[in-house]
Amino acid sequence: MIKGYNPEDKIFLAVDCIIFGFDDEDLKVLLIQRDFEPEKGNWSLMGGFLKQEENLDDAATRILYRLTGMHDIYMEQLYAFSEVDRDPVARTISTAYYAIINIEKHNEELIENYNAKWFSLKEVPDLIFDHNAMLDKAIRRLRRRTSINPIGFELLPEKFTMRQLQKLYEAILDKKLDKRNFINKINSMDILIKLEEKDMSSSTKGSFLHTFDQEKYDNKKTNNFYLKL
Amino acid sequence: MIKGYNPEDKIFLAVDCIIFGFDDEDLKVLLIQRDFEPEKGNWSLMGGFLKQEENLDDAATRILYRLTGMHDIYMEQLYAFSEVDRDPVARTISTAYYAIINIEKHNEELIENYNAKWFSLKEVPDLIFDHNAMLDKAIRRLRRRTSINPIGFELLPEKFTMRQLQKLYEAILDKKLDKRNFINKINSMDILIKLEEKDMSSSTKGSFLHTFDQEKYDNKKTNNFYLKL
DNA sequence: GCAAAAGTGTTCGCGGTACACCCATGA
DNA sequence: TCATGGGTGTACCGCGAACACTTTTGC
Repeated sequence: MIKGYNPEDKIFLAVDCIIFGFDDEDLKVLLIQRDFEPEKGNWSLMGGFLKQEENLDDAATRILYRLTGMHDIYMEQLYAFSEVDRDPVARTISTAYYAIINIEKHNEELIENYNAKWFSLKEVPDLIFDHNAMLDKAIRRLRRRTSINPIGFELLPEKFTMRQLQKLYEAILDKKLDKRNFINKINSMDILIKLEEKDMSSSTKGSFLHTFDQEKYDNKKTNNFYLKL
Repeated sequence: MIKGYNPEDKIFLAVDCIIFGFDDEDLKVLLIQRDFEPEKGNWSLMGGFLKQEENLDDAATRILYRLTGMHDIYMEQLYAFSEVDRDPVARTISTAYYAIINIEKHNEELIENYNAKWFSLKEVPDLIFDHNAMLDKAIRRLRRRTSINPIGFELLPEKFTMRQLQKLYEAILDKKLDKRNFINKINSMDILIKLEEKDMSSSTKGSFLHTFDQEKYDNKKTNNFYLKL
């Protein structure tokens, strides 16, 4: 035995992912229907076990890819859940990650394979184990995070209207925002480019599309700012 | 084998604690000198392995007690560090916790047993493994947290002067604050009780001692506020 | 011509910040 | 009497919040 290293009994190491998406109306979370016992048929976060040769970020990336078919997903470690009896089958510690994706870009086929479904935050069912607690914590973190980093944008398509952006923030923060104040604040962040192009689907008048100034955006993503909404 | 549960090779689970204290001048961190290989004699955070019958919070509490002799320490899970080769001896995932304690209350004897020592944040040596990264993350978290919850007070003795409190916040935030503005903001939080008593040690005139209104304090601790300093 | 969404500026109040002088006391 | 730290109030500015009307165009 190595001095100082006293292995305890087996503890399993899992990673569970809270995957957020946005559909122009609601903030949604992607859940899968568990296809094995215990709790077979019940809703759950997408998860998996940590492999010997990967770190937790790697595992989360792998799990996200398996369900969405997407790479380069914005993702952040949330918290390690470790109650002794959180998983009735075996002692398992799960490190939760939350991810935010552009809902249009995921792979529909994979989602069907996993019996996965998008749920509005207000309609999330009872989940297995402590997954509801994970989700709650993820929502709170996401809210705080969007006030410091412009990560909310990851949820939108490449070109989007100001109204879409506003609805997104309203969905994340779960409150109504004033149209004029919102636009002023976003503009003061100076990371958007207004395009000539209009989106005509939402109204007769049409609404200008915007996109990111990638360079300025990357800057803000590292050098925090404060966006009070 | 249980369906869905594929045990991987052994991965050790550790908890490391970043312990902050304050000595009226500097914010300090408690480090121990490692007494076994590898890295014997080098400085390290206090840590230990997770036991089968406890969760991570329990383990952190136990580890904190072992070094300080203190119960009821303010403590928060920070992050799970999981790089495959972070510990050269064996694959180990360490969940870091940070704790803040009243530096006067810890048990000197225990600290000597562990060859532990308080280091000012500016004089922290190279630590083993990824412990410097853990410390950095803890400092950043502590800074953010003190803007939202009045946890900074945990670092002070029961009775303290406004100047002590100000110096504490200056140490945490690593910047000078204006005396009058600071007092106004703290008073607007409405959680302190000004005592009749004065502390005569710091000046000829003496300076009024304060203490917490425990009830109001507990309130604020749960219902976040924002303290802009 | 009307319905439906887009776009656009101004005013008000509060909170943050900057700033300087007198006080009490022990040495 | 002087040196040291303690205690106190005000004025300005900028940011956040509230708020309403005009424009465009398809039906």
